[in-house]
Amino acid sequence: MASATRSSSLSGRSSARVPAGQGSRFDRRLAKILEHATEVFCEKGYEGASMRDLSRASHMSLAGLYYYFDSKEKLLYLIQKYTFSTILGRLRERLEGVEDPEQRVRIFIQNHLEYFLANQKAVKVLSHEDDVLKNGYGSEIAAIKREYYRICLKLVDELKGAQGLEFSSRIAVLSLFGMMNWIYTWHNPRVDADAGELAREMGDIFLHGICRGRNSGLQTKRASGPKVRVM
Amino acid sequence: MASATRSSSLSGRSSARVPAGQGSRFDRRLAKILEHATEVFCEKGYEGASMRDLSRASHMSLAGLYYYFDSKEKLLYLIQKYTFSTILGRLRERLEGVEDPEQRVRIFIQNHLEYFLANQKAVKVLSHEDDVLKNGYGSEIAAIKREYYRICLKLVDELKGAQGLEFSSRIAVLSLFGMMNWIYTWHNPRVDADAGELAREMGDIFLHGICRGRNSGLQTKRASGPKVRVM
DNA sequence: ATAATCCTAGAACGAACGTTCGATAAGCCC
DNA sequence: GGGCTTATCGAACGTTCGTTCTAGGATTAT
Repeated sequence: MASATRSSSLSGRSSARVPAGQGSRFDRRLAKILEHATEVFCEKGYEGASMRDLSRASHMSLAGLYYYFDSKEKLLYLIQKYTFSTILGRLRERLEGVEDPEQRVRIFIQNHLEYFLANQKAVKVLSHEDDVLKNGYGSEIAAIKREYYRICLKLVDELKGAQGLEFSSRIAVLSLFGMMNWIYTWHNPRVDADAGELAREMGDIFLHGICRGRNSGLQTKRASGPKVRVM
Repeated sequence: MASATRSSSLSGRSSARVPAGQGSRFDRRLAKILEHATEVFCEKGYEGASMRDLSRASHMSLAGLYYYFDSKEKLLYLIQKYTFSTILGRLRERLEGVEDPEQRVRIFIQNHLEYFLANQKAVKVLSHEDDVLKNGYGSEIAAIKREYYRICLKLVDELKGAQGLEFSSRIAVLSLFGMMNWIYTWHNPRVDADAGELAREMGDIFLHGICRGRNSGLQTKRASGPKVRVM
């Protein structure tokens, strides 16, 4: 009967971060369950993970889980919302006071990758279970996502304006997201660089990619030349 | 008892493309089922799609399906293998005879995007259900995937050598894959450009990105400067 | 001490799951 | 026309699914 409508910070209106060390006992317990659930969803996928898997991972009975949330779908919603809100919150903090357009784009990339690598599992659940949430839950997450995209688009547009560049912002931004989000499929902490280094490298590729240099020895726009068969 | 061990071209040794218009009756029928299944997997995900969903989509009874393949997992395997083999085959065809390193990279991008947009659903199943296949099936698909990656890496390395560039090939290639593969999450044929145009734009971003121009007005390597908080 | 509230678990619910069985036509060889 | 093989089906198998019911131990308030 209770079930997550009562919580003050995790499932309630507040979007502040809940570092799993404060809040009521209920909140703390729920946060722990969310952590475990994130891990299981990450490993087996949302549909592939059963409530019994979650109960095992949380060291709690099947029925006990339902005291903290009222459906599997709502659990996914809570995970996604919490994760996304945190990324967005941190980004806003960091952008504050920084004026230089290039710097702002680099901050975006840095913030994104840093969170992605520090919370790889949560982020995989966010990316991979993108469209399983239905109706109300789904559209709320989609709205946050759209807001996040809009911010990135604005940053890129500002850089474009400041440097007088010409390119499709939409494709540029979506390509950037592609680069960054794809990381969850390949990043291996034992082999690959850390977030800072990756942010620099991807930032370089992206920023130089948009700023068309003319001394790079490239034959620009030859892709649809005679040698490439188009089907 | 029969079940897909018998087929000549789809599940057999041949990796040639099967345009669903030739081959035995069995092969043609199976190809049709694969098409329908691809659509359902794309919409509901592998775990989310039930055999009953597939039987409805294929206009065939539940039991009838099992005449053509012997498990849901094998069905996914067939879809992934066929899709991937086709991309790889076309790529090899197109690379033949082309020498210029930049051109070869552009061909790779063009080939990839063209197939992605023409077979968006199949490709989503390929990307999205990446790690659900277990043991034998999984490792076979993984091997094809590795081979594909290896080819791209070689192309980029050749370009790198030809132009005397300095960057991490691994990160560059994986970023490129990210850009391209992410498309399935956002591309809208009514709004976005076609494969040729996208290949040109992404090719430009990627190629200019790895060829560090010095006249782009960028302040390179400032990301880890004083203004960016690293956690 | 007693009442109220919080928290947890065992057992069960009906529904849906992937898969198999046995039967049944239809088409072909001899 | 009898005996294969091919192709399809309805019905059922045993299992697992998400969820709920009920009851009782633990904790807190009075």
